Amino acid sequence: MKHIQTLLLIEAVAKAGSIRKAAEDMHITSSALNRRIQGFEEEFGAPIFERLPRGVRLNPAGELLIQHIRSQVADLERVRSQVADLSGLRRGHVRIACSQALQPYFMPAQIAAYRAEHPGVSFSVHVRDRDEAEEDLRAFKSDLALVFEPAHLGDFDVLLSVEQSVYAVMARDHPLAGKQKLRLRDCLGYPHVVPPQRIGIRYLLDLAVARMSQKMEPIAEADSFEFMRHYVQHERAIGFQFPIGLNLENDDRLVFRALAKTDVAHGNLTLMQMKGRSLSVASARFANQLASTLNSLSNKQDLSDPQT
Amino acid sequence: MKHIQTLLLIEAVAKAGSIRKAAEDMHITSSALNRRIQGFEEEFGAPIFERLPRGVRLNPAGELLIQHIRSQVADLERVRSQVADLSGLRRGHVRIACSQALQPYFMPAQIAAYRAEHPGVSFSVHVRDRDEAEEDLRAFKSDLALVFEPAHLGDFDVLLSVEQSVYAVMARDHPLAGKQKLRLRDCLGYPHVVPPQRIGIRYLLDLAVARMSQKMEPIAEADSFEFMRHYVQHERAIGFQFPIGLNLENDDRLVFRALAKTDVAHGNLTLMQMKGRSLSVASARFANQLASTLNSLSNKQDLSDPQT
DNA sequence: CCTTGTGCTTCTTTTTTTGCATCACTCTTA
DNA sequence: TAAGAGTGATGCAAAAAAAGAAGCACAAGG
Repeated sequence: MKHIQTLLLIEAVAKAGSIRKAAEDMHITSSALNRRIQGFEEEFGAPIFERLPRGVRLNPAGELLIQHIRSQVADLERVRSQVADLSGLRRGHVRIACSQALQPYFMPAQIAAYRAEHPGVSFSVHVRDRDEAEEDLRAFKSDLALVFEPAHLGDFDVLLSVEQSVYAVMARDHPLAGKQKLRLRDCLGYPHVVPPQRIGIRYLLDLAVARMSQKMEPIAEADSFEFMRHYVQHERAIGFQFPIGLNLENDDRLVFRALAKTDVAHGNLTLMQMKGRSLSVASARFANQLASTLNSLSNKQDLSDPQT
Repeated sequence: MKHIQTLLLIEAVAKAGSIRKAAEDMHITSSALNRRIQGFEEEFGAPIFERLPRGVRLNPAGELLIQHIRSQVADLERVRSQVADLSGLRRGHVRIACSQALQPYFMPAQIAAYRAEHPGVSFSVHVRDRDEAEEDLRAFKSDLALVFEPAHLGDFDVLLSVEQSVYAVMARDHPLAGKQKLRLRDCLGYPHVVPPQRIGIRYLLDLAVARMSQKMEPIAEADSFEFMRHYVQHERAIGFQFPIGLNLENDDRLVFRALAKTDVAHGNLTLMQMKGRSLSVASARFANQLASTLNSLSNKQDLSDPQT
């Protein structure tokens, strides 16, 4: 798209922090790029970058403009997707930012199911904690975000939000594996592995522990659930995870026990998009599929989980 | 703005219905314009216009695209307004579509009040009935719309909605001028002047009459409230208007009487914008001013009008 | 005090766009 | 039925715009 080339160049400069670096990235000479930016600033009526001794940086006006640019590029992509859709071919690309917990089971299954019906649609999956996911939406780097306990809901449209209780994860031979009803204080009596603070489940655990006399004393803090899953098989430790990230029925090495809502608040798994933005056909349909899957998942849990 | 030149040309062609006519409007030759469009269609990946023997017309893909173009142009204008705003100068332009009833008193007073504080802001006021106003918003020809009884709220964001009762308008020497409490059936017993069906107040009257045994038999149907105001001074006829279009306290020739809500439903005066669109600084502030004025107006009425 | 990296400028070359004339076609009208 | 007036498309040469190459001035860091 030629008419948007200058805008993309501006974005590249903003990202590189230097005209010369951006020129190299975009495979043109710095003099050409420099002139385009000067030309744009002139017809725009205001400078976009502040010139520093070591390069350039967006000024406030530039920040406003870059937001416009990203939104326009994304919207043009939406139009092209809709056009492709009405001409018959179900093509498109979906970019989704989602929590780590969804990587092993949920997202692969969902994407496979969607692609079974629409083979022309491709996906980008970005593993992001809740803050990063929101940042991705704001910068139009993702179309959708599916994360636990999002922080700043104001800037986004919430397409769906379902509750997930926190589960304790342990080896089959763990002393607590026999107990059907598990309390958080029982878990904290054993060595435990928790994620860092930016992860949603840790946020819920911190809230819960703050009301208790016991303290959290993790033997390991890891931002990989994969690490946690494997670690609890070495030492008799306890980890924590949402059920959507677990193979609840068919795991032959681990045992999972839900913690009561009275002990640890449920997590809100939330599907969001940038406020007011129109999604491409593929993204909108995929969002619908996610929503209906999560809804029926949530209903099933309610039935089988009388604690809720 | 050079980078949207092609987009503006496309819009011009869509409007003119012919490449040659549009070329003349935009002061270029038809061959140049023709090739720009062909070039755009090629990189866009699909035709935008269908070629007819007498010219061109947007195809469905083109309709999608033109909507994107208009939104992009409007959004760029918003960015420039915000940039102008943060660089100190309070400049800008506000385009508002509004009902005829607001022309004599309300809008002039509001705009004057706003310009007293922000002299750099200019205005375009478009008199539109409710359907036309919505069309203006959709085509990004107006930033705001303030109309009675809008029809399709789905596509718009409602910033505010206040009720206005319907008033009967008559000369001071009209037989009904003495009655404090006026019923609709009394009015219909006298010659009456009503607006055509596309006007909100007529819609309310039609609804009311449909529940009655009496029928509406207007001696004149006029789309100008100005006509109505003057006509009722010639013959002893009755007109109808919302109070916001009347000089309730200081009119020495006419008498106004509110009709009870039980007779005629109140009209909803609604301030709207295009769904999800960000307004320019000037438009957003003016919308805020309108909202607060209308709110206090509505509260005042509630106090003085126990029928509500 | 030199080196390195920056944005910017000038001059020349290359690429893109435009204008003109013309073609092929359709519908209207005499 | 034939002429005329409208349409979009196209080939070619001229004009305009953009890009490339080289170098300048400036500031920071060793």
